[in-house]
Amino acid sequence: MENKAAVTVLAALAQETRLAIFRLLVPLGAQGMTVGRIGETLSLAPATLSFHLKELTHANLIVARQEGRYIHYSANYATMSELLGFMTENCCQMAGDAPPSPPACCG
Amino acid sequence: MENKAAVTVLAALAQETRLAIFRLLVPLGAQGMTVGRIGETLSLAPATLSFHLKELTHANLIVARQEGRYIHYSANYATMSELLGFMTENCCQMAGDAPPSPPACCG
DNA sequence: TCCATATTTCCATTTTACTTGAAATATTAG
DNA sequence: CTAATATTTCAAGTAAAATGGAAATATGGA
Repeated sequence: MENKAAVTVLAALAQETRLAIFRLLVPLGAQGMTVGRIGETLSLAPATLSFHLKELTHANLIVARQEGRYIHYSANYATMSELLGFMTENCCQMAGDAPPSPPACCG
Repeated sequence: MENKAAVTVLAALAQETRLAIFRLLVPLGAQGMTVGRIGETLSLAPATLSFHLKELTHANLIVARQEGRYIHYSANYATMSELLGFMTENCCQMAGDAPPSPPACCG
C-alpha cells in the first residue's frame, strides 16, 4: 500500500459514523447487512448513510452485494490487513536506524 | 483506546502532510527533528507546519522537547501502538462469531 | 539590554466534508 | 404493466479543515 492509498483508507475510518458502520460490519463476515438495517441500527438518514457507504466503498473497506431488492454491505478484511501492514512497516522500519529503544508496536 | 480517541488519531494521520511529518519522525527516534528542519524538508510554510504539528500533538502522536532555542518533535510510539491494538482487536473480535473465514489480519 | 532567529498565534480566505429533503433510479411482487 | 419498496443521486446549506501572510512571543547570544 502506498502513502496516498493509506491516506484514503485512514480518512475513511477517521469519522465516527463510518467507523461505526465498519465496526458493525466486521463481525458479520461476508454476509454483511442490508443498507436499511444499517440505517436502522445506527439511526442514519438514507442520504447520509449512502454518502458514507460510498466513502467506505471508495476506500475499498467495504463491498456491496445485491440480493433480491436489497443490497448487503460487508467488510473487506484485505484492505484492513493492508493498512495494518503499512502502519506496522512504518512503525518498525526505524529499528534499522539508531533509535534509543525499539517501539512497542514492533513486539 | 476508545472509539473517540481512535477517530482522533486516525484523523490526525488521514492527511498527506501530517502523515508525511509523522513518517519523517518515526525513524528518528526520541531525538526527533526541529520545526525548522521539518519545514525545510517538506517545504511547508511556518504557519501551516505549526497547525499540523498542533494537530499531531493533540492526537498524542508526536511530542515536543525544547532544546536551546529550537523545539524538537519526535514520534510517540505508544500512541501508534495503541492504535494498532485497537484496529487489530476490532479486526479479530469477529473470529468469535460466525464468519465464513478468519480475516487475514488475524494471522 | 538589544538583536537575531525560531516558533506560534491571529486572521482572513479558500477548500473540503457532512447533512438532509426531495427527486430519481432500480428491483421485485402482484 | 403498475405499485411498492430499497437505495442512490441531486442540490443546497452548514460546519469544519487547511493554507499562508503578518504580527506576536520566546529564547539565546552579543
